[in-house]
Amino acid sequence: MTERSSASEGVAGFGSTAPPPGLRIAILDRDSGFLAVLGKRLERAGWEQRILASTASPESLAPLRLNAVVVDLAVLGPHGWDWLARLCQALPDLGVVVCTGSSTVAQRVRGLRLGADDWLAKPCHPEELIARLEAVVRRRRRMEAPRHHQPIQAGEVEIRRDRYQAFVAGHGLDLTRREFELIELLATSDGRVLEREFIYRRLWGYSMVRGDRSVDVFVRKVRQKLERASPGWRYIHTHFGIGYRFAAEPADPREAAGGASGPAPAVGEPARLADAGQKLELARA
Amino acid sequence: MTERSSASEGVAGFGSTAPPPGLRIAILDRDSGFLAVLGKRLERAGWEQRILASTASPESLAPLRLNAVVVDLAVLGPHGWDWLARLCQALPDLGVVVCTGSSTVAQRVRGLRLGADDWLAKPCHPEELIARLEAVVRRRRRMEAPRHHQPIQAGEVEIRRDRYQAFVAGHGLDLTRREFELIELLATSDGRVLEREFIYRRLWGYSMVRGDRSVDVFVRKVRQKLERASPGWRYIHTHFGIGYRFAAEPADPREAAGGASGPAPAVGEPARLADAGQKLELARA
DNA sequence: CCGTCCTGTGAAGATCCCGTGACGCGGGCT
DNA sequence: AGCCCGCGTCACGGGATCTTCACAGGACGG
Repeated sequence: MTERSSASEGVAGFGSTAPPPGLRIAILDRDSGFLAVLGKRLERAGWEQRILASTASPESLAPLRLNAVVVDLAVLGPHGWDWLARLCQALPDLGVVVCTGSSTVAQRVRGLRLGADDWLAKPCHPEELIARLEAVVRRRRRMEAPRHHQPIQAGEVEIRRDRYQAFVAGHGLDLTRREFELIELLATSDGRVLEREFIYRRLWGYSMVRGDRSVDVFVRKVRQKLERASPGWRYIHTHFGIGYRFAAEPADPREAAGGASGPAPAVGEPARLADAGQKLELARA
Repeated sequence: MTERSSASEGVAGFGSTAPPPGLRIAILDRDSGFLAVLGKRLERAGWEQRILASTASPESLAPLRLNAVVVDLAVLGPHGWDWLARLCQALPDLGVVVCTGSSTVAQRVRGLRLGADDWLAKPCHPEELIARLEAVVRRRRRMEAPRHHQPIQAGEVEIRRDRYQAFVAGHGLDLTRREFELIELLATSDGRVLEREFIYRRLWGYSMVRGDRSVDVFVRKVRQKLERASPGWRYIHTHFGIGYRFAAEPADPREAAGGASGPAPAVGEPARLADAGQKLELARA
């Protein structure tokens, strides 16, 4: 009942096979032969690909949630440098490989300094381009590798990736796509404090502008739904001036009275994740 | 003797505030001319460099705490591939750039697949190698951010960067952001005396105006919280007219000496602190 | 021993940050 | 086309945090 068919649509066929988490690549080029060969090879590797129009703005790539981009600067003409700079600034986590015709050292250095991760001269062998793309996104994959697709249990809540939904006692929380992505990101971070900027980059895909409160708003929405479904537990903790941390902790109002040196409600299982919120103990004198 | 880093990294718009300190690079090559030119250029950029013998084993690089390595596979002869594979496996966080003579596509692909981050053909322009090194390190840094920085242990206190918090016996100290930044800076400086001006610049990002007592106030706050959570230890020591120094020391030496079985300050010693990665130089105005 | 400078301390005011409710926009579905 | 829903923005208010100030105790130099 709480399932949203529309929400899961965009990510449906993504994690079908466990070992290789398919990567998303976009290519901005004009050479149809190159595109054909590369496309076939990418498909064989199980990567999702997308051909970009030469008019695509760097900012428009954000919603595509790409892992890497291959771009021929020549296609962009004189605006290429500006395009590249804007791309690397707006999407700092994106892998950028420039694959273009002849170039000077100065040009290559300029491109790399602007934020490109690699620069390959055309004509190039598709296999080498693939290998360089892999090298560019390698670290990211390694970091995301430990993400098992198994459900996450914390306190009373169960987060199931396969359903794109969180449950409490079998009852769905009715989380929207972004809300789920947020709670999933927080929950898989194993109790670490995530900075707003980091959260924003992961969920929105591009740099956060100062004053943007989107993360806060979604944290509130998730908190509301968690509170409604699982009162008596606190899950998302605010770290003032930094960001948020996920840890299932029983809400124990008695703590507020203070005095006791050893609070430690110790509710069993959450003890691992929860390190007893620093907010509760240590009342000020 | 001023702060290194200078303006070497033009990587603006980078979320993190702290400018990257000097990088550590090692080079495994035999071409003396190449080494000389590259060395001069690296020095100008403020990077620490080190020439490796061709007999250096991949594992022996670990204690050097390098950011990246430049290697000419030709120097290693037939063992080059194995060497590269072992290096990339042993130090997955190390940036590896192969810079070698003519090569085939298959060789380049093989090298990249083994874990190399980039492959550059010799002869190459030093500037391009530098730019590619920067790109590799930049990419590595990006992914490093959310990593588990290993915690710092000193006396009874444990400083966890992933939580922006310090703990004593599992209990958080409830440090605010600035307080944490201060204790972290002091603790990672491992026993060195840090001038107020230096501390201020690192935490506030700009020069301190004369008469500003902010550093003192925050030192007091951190001391209070440390004292409350870990009485019996002194952590932050004042150096009159200079600044502060962090070192975990038992509060009362006589107590420690008298009670054989008592507190048993079998301290892990601040020795463990030494691994605190980047060196923080003592800078003066 | 004394004057001067430096640091420790407490508190008050200023500042910044976060939680919250409401609103408008745009896309998908009926 | 009209409606519903998810999403991003805005303004407001309450707190948490930071900065500043004044005073007191201690250190240093002569």
